[in-house]
Amino acid sequence: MIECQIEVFLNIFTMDENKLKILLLKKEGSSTWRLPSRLLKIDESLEASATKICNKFKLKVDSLKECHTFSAVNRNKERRTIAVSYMLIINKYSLKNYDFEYELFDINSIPKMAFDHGSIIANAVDCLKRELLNLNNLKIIFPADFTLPELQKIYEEVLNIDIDRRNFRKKFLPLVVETGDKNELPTGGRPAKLYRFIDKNIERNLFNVIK
Amino acid sequence: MIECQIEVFLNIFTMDENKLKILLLKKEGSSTWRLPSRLLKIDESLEASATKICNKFKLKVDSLKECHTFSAVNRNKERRTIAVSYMLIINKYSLKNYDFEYELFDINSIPKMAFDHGSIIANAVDCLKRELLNLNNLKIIFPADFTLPELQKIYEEVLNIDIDRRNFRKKFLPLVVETGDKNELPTGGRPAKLYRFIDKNIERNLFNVIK
DNA sequence: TAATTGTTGTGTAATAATAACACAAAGGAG
DNA sequence: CTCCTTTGTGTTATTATTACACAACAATTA
Repeated sequence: MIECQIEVFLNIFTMDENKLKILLLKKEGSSTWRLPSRLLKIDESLEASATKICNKFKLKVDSLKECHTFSAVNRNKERRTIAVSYMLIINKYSLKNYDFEYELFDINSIPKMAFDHGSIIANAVDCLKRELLNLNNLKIIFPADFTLPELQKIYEEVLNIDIDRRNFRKKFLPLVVETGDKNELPTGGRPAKLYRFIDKNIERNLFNVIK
Repeated sequence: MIECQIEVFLNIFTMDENKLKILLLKKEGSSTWRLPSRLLKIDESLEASATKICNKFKLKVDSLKECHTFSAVNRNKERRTIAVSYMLIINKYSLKNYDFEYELFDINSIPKMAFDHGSIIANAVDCLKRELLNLNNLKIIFPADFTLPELQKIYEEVLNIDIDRRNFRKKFLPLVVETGDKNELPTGGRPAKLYRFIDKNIERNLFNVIK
């Protein structure tokens, strides 16, 4: 039986300008950024608490997933504080304006963070990369009207490899359908066709298993 | 700031009689089984607490891994209790005799469990299956002197598929070396050769990624 | 309006991985 | 010595992956 506080952290990931980014907040007058968070109340579960953060930002909780629990004795000098970290994958058009300072940061360029938030993010980014290889999570980031080059860039970033454009298309074309439209935003070259994922659940893994 | 107790649960997995099993305990006079557990102390981290359970059983902590945090408000009627669950993969020869009732149960035949331990196990079994596809964890279960049929059975159980013996061997023979001995334990047929994994870290994934 | 620049879209052939398949060899039990 | 059970082995067909070059499209510039 111990007296402690339990923090819930939310790592909110999205695509922005063809990069994987995370939403961070800054308190007025502070020089460091921090993760959206909340203290667990006695009458709510961790998932309920994380959901309340999502609600505050008006974000769908579909992809909410626990990442890790941080419990180093001295992570808060003032009182014993245990942190449970969650990740949320949202699509690129969900972000609204808020009445506090926030910014999307490239996951490869995280700024100076308060307390141990930096290591919480590092852990969540690892979770994210595992989750993104699951097509169902990719569908959250790309609900509709994505281009194949955008999709390819995600795979290249997550797997940290270069992928041949023709081979990538060969693999993904059976999983998507053209919407008929083209990318309106100029990319400095030929505009890309827009796609959405086909409806049926794609059981076929992008990884091949021995049989 | 809440007053609560934090439980640490340990899901200890091993191979026994060619099956994946979990170590469960039973209190004297109780009709239900339970997971090895411990209450978090104010001056220890969750990992340290889980490690203390391992020490009690004289088990190596190499494979200790957090699975999930359980926080339903009513999971303990008497006081707010949050549970953090860990898994540990050990090799089949590690178990010693203890002064309390314990037993290895097939992960597909879990007995009636105390409280919500059943769902904690279900969650940990999912974690286990993901982890076992990582060769480094298989090496913990099979530190040496395993047979290829044993190894194949693990894959068949985890992936829930039947694998052709010849195709399996084709894939795994490059990753192992014969020890020169044969399985002493009779299996009712031709005794299998014993193998150990080759020393070098096997980076090559058993799953193929697009390039 | 023609040329330039940057990005997207497309097919084929070589190589590698996977899947499907049957019979002989080793040991134990009777 | 025969029967039973399990292990060990090779080849071929199929499928997936890799490597590779040029034309099409739109915006910008000359």
